Amino acid sequence: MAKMPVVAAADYIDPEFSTVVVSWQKQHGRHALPWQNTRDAYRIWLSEIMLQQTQVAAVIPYYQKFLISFPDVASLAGASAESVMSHWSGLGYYTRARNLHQCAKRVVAEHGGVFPSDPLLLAELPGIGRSTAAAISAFAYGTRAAILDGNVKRVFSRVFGVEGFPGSKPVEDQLWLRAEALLPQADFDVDSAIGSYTQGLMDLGATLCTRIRPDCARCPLAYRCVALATNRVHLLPVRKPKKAVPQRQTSMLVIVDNGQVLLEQRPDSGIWGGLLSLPEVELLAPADLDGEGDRTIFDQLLEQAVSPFGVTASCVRLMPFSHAFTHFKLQISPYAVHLSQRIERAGQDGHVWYHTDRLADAPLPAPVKKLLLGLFHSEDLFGLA
DNA sequence: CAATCGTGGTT
DNA sequence: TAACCAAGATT
Repeated sequence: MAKMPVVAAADYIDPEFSTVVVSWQKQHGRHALPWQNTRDAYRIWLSEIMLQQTQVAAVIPYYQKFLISFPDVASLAGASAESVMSHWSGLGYYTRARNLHQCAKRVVAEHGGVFPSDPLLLAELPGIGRSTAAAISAFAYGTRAAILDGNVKRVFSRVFGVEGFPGSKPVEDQLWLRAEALLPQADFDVDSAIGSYTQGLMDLGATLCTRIRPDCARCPLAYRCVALATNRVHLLPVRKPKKAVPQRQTSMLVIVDNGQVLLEQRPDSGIWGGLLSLPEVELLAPADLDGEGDRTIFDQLLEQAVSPFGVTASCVRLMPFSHAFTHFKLQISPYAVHLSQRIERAGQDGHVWYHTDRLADAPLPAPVKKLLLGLFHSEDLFGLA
């Protein structure tokens, strides 16, 4: 087994690298994204959180809506959790939304409403890791700090011919060393260079050094790209080792009564954490429902789920559909239940009757919102309205 | 530290 | 259709 070469950050110092990136960014990089051309740390922070594991095109409308409702950190800190979750509904990774809200509150309470400029302080706030802290600090305050996101990992892996999966601990450690060493030199005019450098790395990864079909002909680093020189651009970065995605199954109840639908608060941890969703029942596979003997079991489970909220008048099986997550696939079998009588509950144990004409603004998972809007806003296909 | 946590676009 | 994954953080 060959020993890992002992490498210090100093060994990676290479002033030409940042010079090339900065120059290219100023000429050919992106300059009109909604969160650019500002040094408002709040806006930069908001965009960086939204952009975690999420593509630019998906973020833009959410970013715009957020800014209208929450123009500054104080307004976000003062908002209700439900309002924040509603605004985030559909963007995914909902822990980000709850951390965002918590972070806003802490910036107001602990930092006088001003985001710290020190990346180490930023990284202590919820939802802000090492890379995001560096990005915020660089863009908002001109701090010399290194990012290491998916774009940078891809660019570095190719330019330097880095072998090994970039998500693994040893490879990522090595990439962090490079990221620190390749920053514009401290004696440079860092404040003016670090923003272009950081944005340049992101722009290279997003517009030229893409995962597939990279445009090496236009790349300013092509002259020194190890992957290109050795014809391994398509092989780097090394793919994540794949594994089979498990299949899960659930049934959702669309319990409707008097123009309202029953929704259930999900726990903060786990999938769709902190959102409202439909009550779920462990039911039989849809195919099983055609069997005679299963009818009783079905009715029992249905009654058990519905009875706390009312008396079932009818139950109709809706079209089952599938929803794919990153790490598993979920088969959803929805049922529409009408009540002949509703049982009002004072305690409200995490359940709420939601007006069907307000569902568009509800904090729901994307597939659930799609299902419900399809039911209640498309010519009343199921007689539910 | 490997697993967890969404969604929509692309191939 | 199924596979892949994008401006990562958290546990």
